[in-house]
Amino acid sequence: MDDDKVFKALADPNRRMLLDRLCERNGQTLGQLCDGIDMKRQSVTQHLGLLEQANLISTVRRGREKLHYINPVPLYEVYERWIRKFEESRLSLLHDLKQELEGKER
Amino acid sequence: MDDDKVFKALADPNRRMLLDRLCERNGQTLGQLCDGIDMKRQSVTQHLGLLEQANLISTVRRGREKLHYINPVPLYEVYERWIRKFEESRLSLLHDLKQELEGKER
DNA sequence: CCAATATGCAGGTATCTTACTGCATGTCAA
DNA sequence: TTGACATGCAGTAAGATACCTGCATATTGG
Repeated sequence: MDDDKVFKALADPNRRMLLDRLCERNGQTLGQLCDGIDMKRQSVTQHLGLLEQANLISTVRRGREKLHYINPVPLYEVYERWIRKFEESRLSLLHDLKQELEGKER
Repeated sequence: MDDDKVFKALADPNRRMLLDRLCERNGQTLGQLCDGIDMKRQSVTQHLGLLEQANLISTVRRGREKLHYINPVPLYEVYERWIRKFEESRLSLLHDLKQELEGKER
């Protein structure tokens, strides 16, 4: 997995919105994803392209349509690599901070 | 929490590296964080500033030094809001995709 | 106090990002 | 086949980002 592409893909609110909409209803076409959005189709295409490069979505051609599906695997890997790591050390980190501050007072 | 700031802060590899180093040893000064990095101190300051705005780190002044501590809370909120959501629907998403493809064949 | 150290702030520039317009290609249905 | 529809691709301008240099400020130890 390319960490960087995943994080960069998630860094844009429009792209997160697209993921949200796909989570509501999976397998939407480009046209459907453009509905009710204040953005040109071509821009949406660009965003979807970045999401696909980050492997956050997969696409399937069906005739002249292109269906978009979420792929949650990279998100899980981000969780494993980043979130869980810091989560586990939460208590000890706060403990460090407390010690440091107390050390200063003495 | 400001979703956007957190994601944007995590979108840069240098900032993720800084978080990593703080995870190794919490409470480092700016100078320590600059050690062994091919980047000017002022650039590191900028990155740390973004991380602090995203509430991913907290700082404490101690005399002329500034100590940096990780704050894992926003990461956990990102997990709650983003990762878990997609993780839960993983199986059903693949199921949708399968059905869609089968539907096409008929 | 003074020199060394640690950090802050201003600004400049090259690059990346985002959204756009315009046109091209491919597919369906009558 | 042809017109309508769905998407692809190229080029561009405005804005954001990342890194730098140069100088200013604040703290410590002797």
